[in-house]
Amino acid sequence: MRDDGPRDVKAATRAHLVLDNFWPYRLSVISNRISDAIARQYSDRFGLSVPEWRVMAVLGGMPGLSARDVAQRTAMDKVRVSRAVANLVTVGRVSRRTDAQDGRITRLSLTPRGQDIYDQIVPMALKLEEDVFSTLSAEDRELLDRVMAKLAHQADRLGAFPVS
Amino acid sequence: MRDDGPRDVKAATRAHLVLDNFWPYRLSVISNRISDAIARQYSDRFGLSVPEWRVMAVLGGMPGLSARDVAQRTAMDKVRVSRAVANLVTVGRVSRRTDAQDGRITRLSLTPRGQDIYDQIVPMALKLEEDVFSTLSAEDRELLDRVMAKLAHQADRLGAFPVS
DNA sequence: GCCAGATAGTTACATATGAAACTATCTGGC
DNA sequence: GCCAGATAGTTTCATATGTAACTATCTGGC
Repeated sequence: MRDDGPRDVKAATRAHLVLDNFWPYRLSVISNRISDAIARQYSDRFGLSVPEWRVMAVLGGMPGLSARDVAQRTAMDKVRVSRAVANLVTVGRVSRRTDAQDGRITRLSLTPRGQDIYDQIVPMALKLEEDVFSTLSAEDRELLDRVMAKLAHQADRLGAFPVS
Repeated sequence: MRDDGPRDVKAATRAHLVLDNFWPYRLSVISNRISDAIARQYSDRFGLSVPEWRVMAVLGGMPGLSARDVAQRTAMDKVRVSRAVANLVTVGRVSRRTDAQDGRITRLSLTPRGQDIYDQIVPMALKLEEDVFSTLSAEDRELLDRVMAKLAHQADRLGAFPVS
């Protein structure tokens, strides 16, 4: 009996996927763990969501950005940015003023209170980054840098790019 | 005039964080891009959400797992698994039967239709993985493997571990 | 100048999510 | 045997999210 029927032929040639060996999955799990650990810190202490912190993070370094600029630099869509900014304005951590030249644009900045919080979170975040990545040798970091650049490039090529 | 006042002293010593240079952020953005590109494929063609595909992915390799097992192996919480399984059962892609020994446990498997879909998605996913990661040399992959193991370990140490 | 089409940002709606409460079942110590 | 506490899984509820529709403003061609 040489033919076991279609079902078993299929089974015999079946491709398998083991999540634990699947690069995209592993990358996702690790990345989320690290992000969550950092988010927990500023969320616990300052009641900030991830989108809110991202907005503050870019405004801390570049005051006066528009919401659209912030969206680009944080890889978030404009709705998320809009809502995060609305919350931050409500609690007095970000200020908003309409651009003098173009009435559609709002210029965003940290308020002094927002700046205070930024000044407290940045060292925490940098320390956590250091905690996680310091076990890597200089060589490892360099490799990771190259690898991530390559992966970013490949991901873009896939058209994985609806970052409005 | 040697003292510019507290505000400027602070400014002079201010730590800065540039998202584009911040490892956890870069990792997150790249990981999401890759995951989204893959998700788009099976979402478009088979109407599967990420949690649903993850459930099918582990059941394809290990039929008979409990929901709890699935949750562990997919790094999802039990609520997400419960809902994903409920949807998959509704559309006839997964079957559920109560364990003979322990009435609390349900044994999950792919139905023949579910298996068909699994058999179509796996090669697609593996090809996309290949597309993205094939630019890395064998050496790069090996190093990345070590680096990711280290990062996973460090992330765990941080207590980034509420994976119910 | 004026209007069609573009752009910045917000709102509405439908869906996805997680924490906590809940139900059903099991287990170990008595 | 029986019950207090543990475990598997579901449901509830409040919040977060993305798409699409909307408002307000601007711009280039006429």
